[in-house]
Amino acid sequence: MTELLKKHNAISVADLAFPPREGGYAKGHETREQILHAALQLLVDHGYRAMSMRRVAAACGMKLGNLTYHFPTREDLVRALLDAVIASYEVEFSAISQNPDQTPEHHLELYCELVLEDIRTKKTTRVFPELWSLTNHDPFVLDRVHELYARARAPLEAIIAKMRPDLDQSQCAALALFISASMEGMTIFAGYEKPFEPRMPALEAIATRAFIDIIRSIAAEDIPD
Amino acid sequence: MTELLKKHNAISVADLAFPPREGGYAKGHETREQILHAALQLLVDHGYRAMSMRRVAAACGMKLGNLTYHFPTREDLVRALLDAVIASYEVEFSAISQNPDQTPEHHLELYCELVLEDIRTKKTTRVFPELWSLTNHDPFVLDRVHELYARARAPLEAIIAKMRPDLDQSQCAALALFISASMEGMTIFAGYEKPFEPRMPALEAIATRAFIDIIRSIAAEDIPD
Amino acid sequence: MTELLKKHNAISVADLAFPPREGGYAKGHETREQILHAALQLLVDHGYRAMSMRRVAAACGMKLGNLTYHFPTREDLVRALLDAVIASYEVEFSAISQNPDQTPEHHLELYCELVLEDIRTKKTTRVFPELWSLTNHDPFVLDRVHELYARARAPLEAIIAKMRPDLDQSQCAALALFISASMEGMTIFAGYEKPFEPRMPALEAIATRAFIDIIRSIAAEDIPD
Amino acid sequence: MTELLKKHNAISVADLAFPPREGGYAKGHETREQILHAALQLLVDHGYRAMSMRRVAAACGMKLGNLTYHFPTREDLVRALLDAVIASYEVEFSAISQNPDQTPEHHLELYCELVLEDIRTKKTTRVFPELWSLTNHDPFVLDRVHELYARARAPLEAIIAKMRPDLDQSQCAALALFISASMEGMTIFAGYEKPFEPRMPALEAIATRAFIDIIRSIAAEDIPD
DNA sequence: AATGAATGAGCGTTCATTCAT
DNA sequence: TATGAATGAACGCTCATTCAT
Repeated sequence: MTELLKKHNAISVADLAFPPREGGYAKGHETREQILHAALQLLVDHGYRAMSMRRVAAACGMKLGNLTYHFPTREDLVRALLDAVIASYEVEFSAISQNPDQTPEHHLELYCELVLEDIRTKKTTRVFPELWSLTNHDPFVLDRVHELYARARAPLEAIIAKMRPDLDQSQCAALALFISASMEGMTIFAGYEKPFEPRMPALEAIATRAFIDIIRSIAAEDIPD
Repeated sequence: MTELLKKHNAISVADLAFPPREGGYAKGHETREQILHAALQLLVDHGYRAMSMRRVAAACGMKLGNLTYHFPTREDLVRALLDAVIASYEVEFSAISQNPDQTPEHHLELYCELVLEDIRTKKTTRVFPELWSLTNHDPFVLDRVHELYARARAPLEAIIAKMRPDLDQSQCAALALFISASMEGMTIFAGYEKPFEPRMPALEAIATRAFIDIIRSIAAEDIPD
Repeated sequence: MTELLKKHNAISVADLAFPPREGGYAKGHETREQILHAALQLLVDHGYRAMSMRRVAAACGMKLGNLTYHFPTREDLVRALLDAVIASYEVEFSAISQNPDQTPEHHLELYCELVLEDIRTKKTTRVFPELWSLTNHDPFVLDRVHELYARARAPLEAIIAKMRPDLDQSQCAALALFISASMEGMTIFAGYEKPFEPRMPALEAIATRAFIDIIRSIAAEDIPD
Repeated sequence: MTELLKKHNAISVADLAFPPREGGYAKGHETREQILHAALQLLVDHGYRAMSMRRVAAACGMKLGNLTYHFPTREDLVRALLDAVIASYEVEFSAISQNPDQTPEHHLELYCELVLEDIRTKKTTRVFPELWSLTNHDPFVLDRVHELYARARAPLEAIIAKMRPDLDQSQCAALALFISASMEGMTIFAGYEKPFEPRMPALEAIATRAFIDIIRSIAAEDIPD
C-alpha cells in the first residue's frame, strides 16, 4: 500500500481525538477508545445503519452487555463518536490558523489544498454525507456539525478580512460560507471512490482561482444582507 | 399556507414522475402512485430509515401484504422511488435547456437561480443528503444519482462552451463540474431549515458572480487534465 | 445425458397419470396437467416446502390468480398431485402382475428388480420420503399412501401364495409386508444421490436371495398372528 | 398411562443429550435444554414445519428474542437439535455393543429386537421420516444422519464378521446395510400409529430369521462389488 | 469492568386465500 | 379462463435496552 493510498484510505486511531472521561479509570478510557474506533470503522465501511450496538461490540471482540456498560444507549455512543470525530477535525484546523508569514492569497491556497485533500480521504467522504443526512432530522447533530463548520470558517474569514478590509464582518462571513460550501459540495463528486475523484486537481485549480478572484473583485454592495 | 411555503415545503404528486405499468389496471397505477408518494413523504419528513415497508403501507392506509404485491422487495420500492424522483428532476432540467434568445451569461444566471431555488425546497434539502449517503455503499444509487447530475450539467456545459469557444470539451466539463458541485454544497448550509437559509440571496449573488468570473477569466492552461 | 441417467433422473409428463376432470374443457385439463407437472418438479427438486402456490404458478409461467382458479386451495393441489403420483405408480404395478409363464421365484426376482430400480430414480427417492413425513400428520395422505402400498403388495402376495400354498392369507401378507418394507428402506441408503447408491447391486442380490430363502424356509408356526 | 404407552409415546428429557456451553450459567443450560425439548416435541407432534422459532419460543413460555439469543438462527437450532437427537441414539447403540458372552446369533436377535422396539416409539417414527426428507435437500443433515447410521451398523458388522469369517469387510458391510435398511423401512409400515403397528411381532420374527438365514447361507461370490 | 440472560418492538419477506375485473 | 389487487397471518431475523450475575 502506497503512502498516498494510506493517506486517503485508512482509518487510524489518530483519526479520533477525545479526552479521558473525568473520574474514569485508565482501562475504561482505553475501552471507550476502542469502541469509538470500531464504531467509526463501521460507519465508514458500511454506513450509519451498520453501526449498531451489536456490530460495534462484535467488532471490538466484546460482549453487548459490556458495550452498554460504557455507552448505555446508542445515542450516547453516537454523540460520543460525533464529539470525537469533530475534535479530530479541529486538530486539523488549528494547524492552518497558525500559519504566519504568508500572504493572504497563499494562505487561502494552502487552506483549500488542505480541505480538498481531506475531502478525498475515505473517512471524510464517508462520514460527512452520513452527518449531513443526520442533520436533517436530528437538531443535536445539526448544531454540532455547524459548530464544526463555523470553526472551520474562522481562519477563512480572517484571510478574507485581510484581503478585503473594506468589507464588514457579515460580508466576509458570506464569502467564507460560499467558499466552504463550494468545497464541501465536491465531496459528492470527487471524494473517495467518486466518479470524478481523478478530476480533483482540475477542481482544485479552478476553485482556488475562483475563490481568490471573487474575494478580490466583488463589490461590497453586490452582497445582499 | 403561503405560496412561498408551498413552493419550498410541500411534497406534491408532481414531485414524482413514473409511467404506468403495462397490463396493469388504472387502480393499480393509482396505488403505486400513492405508495411512492407516501414513501417520498416519509423519506423527506423522517429520513431513509423511516421509509420502512410497514410505515409506507400504514401511511397509505394499506396493508403490508398489498404493498409487497406492488413492490415485492424494499429494494424494488427504493429503486422505483429513485427512478420517479430522478425523472421529476429531469423534467425541470429540460425546461432550462430550452431557453432561447439569451446571452450565455443571463442563461447561466437563470440556471443558478433555478438550482439554488430548488435547493431550498424541503424535498431537495432532505432527499439529496440521503442519496449522497446511500451512494457511499450502493453502487446502483451512485450510478443513478450521477447520471442525473450528468444530465443536469449538460446545459451548463453548453453555456460554458458558448462563453469560451477556446476551451476543449474536457475543460468545459471541469468548469461545469465545479459550478454544479459548488451549488450542491450549499444544500447543507442554506437548504431548507438550515442555519444559513436566510443567507441564500447573498450566496446566490456571490456564486453567480464567481461562476461568470471564473469562466470568463480562467486560462486554458490553468486547468490540469 | 445417457439413457441410464435419463431413466433415474428426469421427470417427464409420463411420471404423472391423471384423468381429465369430468365436465372440464380440454384446455383446462392441459393446464391442470401443466400445473401438476410443475408441482411435482418443485417437490422433487426443492422439497415439499418449495411447492408453494406462488412457486408452482411461477414455474408454469402463470399468475397466482389462475392457479387458484384451477386449484382453489393448496390442499386441493396437494391431493390432486398425490392422486396423479399414485396413479402413475399403479401403472407400473399393473405391468408386473401380468407376467405369465414364470416360476414364482423368477417372478419375485423381476418384481424386486423393478422396485429397486424405481427406488433409484430421482423422482421416487425424493417423493417418497416427503410422503412418509406427511403421513405422520395427515391421515388423508396416510390412507392414500398405504392404499398404494397395498396395491403394490398384491402381486407379491400372489407370488408368495404360489410358493407356499400351506400358508394362510395373513401369513402371506406378513411376508409380503416384510419384503416391501425391506425394499422401501433402501430408498434412504441407496436411492438417488444417497451414500450407498453404487452398492445397490449388492443390496439387490442380497435382498432377492434373502426374500426367496425366507419364503421357502419359514415355518407357518414361526409367524405370530 | 401404562408403562407400554410411556415407553413408545412420551418424549422425555432423556431423549436428548447435549453438553453445557462453556462459560454459560447453569440457567442458560437449562433454558437451552428446555428449548431443544420443546423443539423436539413440536417436531414429533406436528412436523418439521411446525418447529418454527415462534412456536418453539411459545412452547417454552419464552419470548422470541430470548430464543434467538440462545439460538441466533433457525439453522443453529435445527443443528443443535440434530446433534442432541443423534447423541441420544448413540447412547442406545453403545449399550448393544457391550453385550458379552453371547452367540453372534443371539446378539443379532437382541440387536433387531432393540431396533424394532425403538422404531415403534413415537419419537423415532416421527423424527426419522422428517430427517429422511431433509436429507434430500440438506447435505449437512445427510451427513449427520448417515454418520449415525454408520455407527448403528458397526455392531452389526462385528456380529456378521463373527458369523462369517470367510467374508471380507465390504461383504459384511453390504449385509449389515441390507439388514439396517430393511428394518428402517418398517418405520413407515409398522411404526407408531402406522397401519401395521400390531403386526410388528410378525415382522420381527420374519426379519430376524431372514437376517440370520441370509448371513449363514449367502455365498461370498453372490455379493457383487 | 464485564458477561449472560431476557424482553419487546420492529424489520423485510413469503404465504394461502379471496375477490373484482 | 385468466389476471390484478388486496388481506391477514406467519416466518426468520436484528435491534436497543434492561437487569442479574
